[in-house]
Amino acid sequence: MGQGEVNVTTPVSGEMPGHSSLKQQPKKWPFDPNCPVRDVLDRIGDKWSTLVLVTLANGPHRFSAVQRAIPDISKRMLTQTFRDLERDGMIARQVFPTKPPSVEYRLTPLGETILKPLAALVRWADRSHAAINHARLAYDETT
Amino acid sequence: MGQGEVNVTTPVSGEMPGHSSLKQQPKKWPFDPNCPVRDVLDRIGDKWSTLVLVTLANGPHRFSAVQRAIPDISKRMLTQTFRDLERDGMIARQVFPTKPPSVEYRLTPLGETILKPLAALVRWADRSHAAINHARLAYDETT
DNA sequence: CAGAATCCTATGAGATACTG
DNA sequence: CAGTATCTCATAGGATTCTG
Repeated sequence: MGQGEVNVTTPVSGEMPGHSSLKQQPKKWPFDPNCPVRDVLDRIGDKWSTLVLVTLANGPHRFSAVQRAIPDISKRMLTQTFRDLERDGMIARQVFPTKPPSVEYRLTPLGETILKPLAALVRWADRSHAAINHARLAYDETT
Repeated sequence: MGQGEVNVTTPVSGEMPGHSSLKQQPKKWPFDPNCPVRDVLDRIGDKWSTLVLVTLANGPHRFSAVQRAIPDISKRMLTQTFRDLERDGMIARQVFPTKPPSVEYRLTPLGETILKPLAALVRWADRSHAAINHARLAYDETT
């Protein structure tokens, strides 16, 4: 998830524009590698974005405040996560030109819209982690 | 996300068991690195798990069927994703001892429970990808 | 067909030091 | 304080080959 650029794993090999596929996908959706949903999902899937988003759900935070809230993130990763989220329009950055500079990050309206689906997933994780741990133990025993 | 083992980034440095913290978290939850929710979220965050889960939501699939549904996954990664999901109790594996062996994967009851929160997120991604792309273009221009 | 075994590279991400 | 710049290492993950 570097600086940007595309993400195409498969160069969309075949599919000349000419025989525009009369019966291409009979049933559901075999996932297109450059499907926009996958593109977006990959982002929430990274190690830190969701943590940052949930932190900012409690209101604007300064750089160091977020770092305190997520103790094991490095400055390097926090900076990059902020940039990626800002690029995606999920958070906004505001600089206060004080003596030691101070920067505040806050959710944008778009960013706020992800909180509900995200919270649903967090609740699921919270309800399920016991069952998952149990399954893991059982699995590891039989192996 | 190798074979297992722990994932502790920070060794939970301080916090001797003795002064059991009278005022430890004044407000919300500064994220504990080995919080179970994070552990679970990290898994759904990997590149392939969610795709596999959503594929199996349409019913049991064989190995090669899933591979056709997700064209750009390698056998290596598909095998590993299957194993991780099985270990977590999200999917079940059933072997049919036919001449060329055939293996079917299906969601467990636990695995089914993640579909709703997951679908909510997919719907969010679907509704938002246009706004996100727009934000990215705007961002890249001013940079 | 459904994997297991190897090999190899791209990159995610920590640690550290420097700067306006 | 809020970053940027390097260096470095671990590992996610692709390509290829082999097997029951």
